[in-house]
Amino acid sequence: MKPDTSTAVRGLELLWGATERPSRGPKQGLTSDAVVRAAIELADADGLAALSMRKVAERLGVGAMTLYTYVPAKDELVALMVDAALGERPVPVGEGWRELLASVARGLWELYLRHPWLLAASSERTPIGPNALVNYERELSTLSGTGLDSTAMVSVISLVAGYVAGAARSAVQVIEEERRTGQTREEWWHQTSPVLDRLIDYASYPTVVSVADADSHAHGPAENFAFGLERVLDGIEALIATRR
Amino acid sequence: MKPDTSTAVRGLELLWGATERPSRGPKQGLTSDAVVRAAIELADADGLAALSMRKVAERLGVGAMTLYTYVPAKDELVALMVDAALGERPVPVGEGWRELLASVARGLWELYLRHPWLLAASSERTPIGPNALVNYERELSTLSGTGLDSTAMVSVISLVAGYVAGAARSAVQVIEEERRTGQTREEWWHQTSPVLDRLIDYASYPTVVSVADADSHAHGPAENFAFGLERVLDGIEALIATRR
DNA sequence: GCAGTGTACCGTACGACGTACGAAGATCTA
DNA sequence: TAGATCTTCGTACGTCGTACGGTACACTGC
Repeated sequence: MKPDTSTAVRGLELLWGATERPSRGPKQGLTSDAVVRAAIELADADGLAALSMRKVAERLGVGAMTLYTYVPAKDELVALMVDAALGERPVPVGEGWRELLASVARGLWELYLRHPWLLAASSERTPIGPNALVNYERELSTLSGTGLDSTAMVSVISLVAGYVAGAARSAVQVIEEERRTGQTREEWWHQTSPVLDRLIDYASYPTVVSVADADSHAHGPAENFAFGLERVLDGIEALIATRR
Repeated sequence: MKPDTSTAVRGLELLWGATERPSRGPKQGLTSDAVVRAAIELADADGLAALSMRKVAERLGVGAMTLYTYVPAKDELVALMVDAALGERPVPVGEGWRELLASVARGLWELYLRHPWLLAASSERTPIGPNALVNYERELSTLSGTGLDSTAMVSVISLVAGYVAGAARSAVQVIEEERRTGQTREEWWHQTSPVLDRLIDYASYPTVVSVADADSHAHGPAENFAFGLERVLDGIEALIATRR
């Protein structure tokens, strides 16, 4: 039941760069970084579910079991991938908490769009690595001087991060579905609507129908994200106003 | 590359209750509903990742391949599970859009806590079933009379749903980690902090450390959820105020 | 300089997974 | 009643993560 703790410890040491090259044995032909990079490229191309140790090995031109001399297990590889991707986040820029927090949110949103597999990986509890921690430091620092106490600061950052992940999920689901099926949303609808027309009594859902009829004016993913972010920031602003 | 469309169509027909008992052949020993219920019980107990057709079959006392006479494939089984679980959501109650929307959010939050596997399943694009559609109708209806146009209504519901899912994910991650490792968070920290102390220079993260030192006052998951929901609702309220 | 030790590489094999396929038996229809 | 249809499920296949151990490489300490 309990995972092997030596695997977890070794994973943490890898994350934090605390491993050293062995002094004996054959020279290594790869590095952990190279393994992580290859895995990220594969996940970017095919998603996390399609990532396998055999595929990473093939991409690097080695045998699958070779990878285990660089990372202790697949879970640890994913944790390393997550932290490596988080290293791509820009430093937040702007004047005042609102602009800074918006910058945080946009950086995270863009990261998710670049690496959609992060959303699947983030569903698992991964150990915190150096990039994740420096990001967290930057995020919390956007709220310095707002009058919020520690608990509220943590909760606000959690709210924003949760919101961004949710919005990114919605956006990514559409993209992934199209990739998986090879059909655009319009093609899917064209194929499926006759079936749904047969199955669903649309008269039972008047508000849904009314909204769907207006769907030609719908926001794209980026607009949806921006809309929701403004709402979230408005809500936080109302909170901060009560603390000053 | 393209999934088998007959599987998808059959899945939709199952979702919407449009399948009929065959008139020939042996009497069925099970029903699709029974298969879905068994799968939900297993997912509730062990999570979605641990759900397999073999385990469902074992639970029902049949061979694994028997299940395929009831559901076309595992993906379709998961879609049926999702819609069945969504059938547990209560009708929103309250006076005015804010109370109604808060009720929507709480119902969804409680559902995720009862069936944490929903979060993993919701990451995949599942076809929409009758319970999902009636829920969507109810959600949209909470915003009737607010002056929001269709696009804004859709975006607001998406915001709230995305927020709830994000908050639930955070809460569930802690629970799942404890179940997976058999360790409470305190036990994990007790075991791991010596390793982290060795690896991490905490002085580089002053805001994180300051916040972590105050962590004894931290919110639990339910308080975190309620806090964030108020912020989200405040933000929506600011929006609605501009439309009236 | 060499024996002993530690490590890289990786083939093989195992258990687990989803599900294609087809044999055997049950039940209905014309 | 023969033929068609359907249920059940064993077998097998390809894929997955990784345990295990054999072979070769490279360092350490005597």
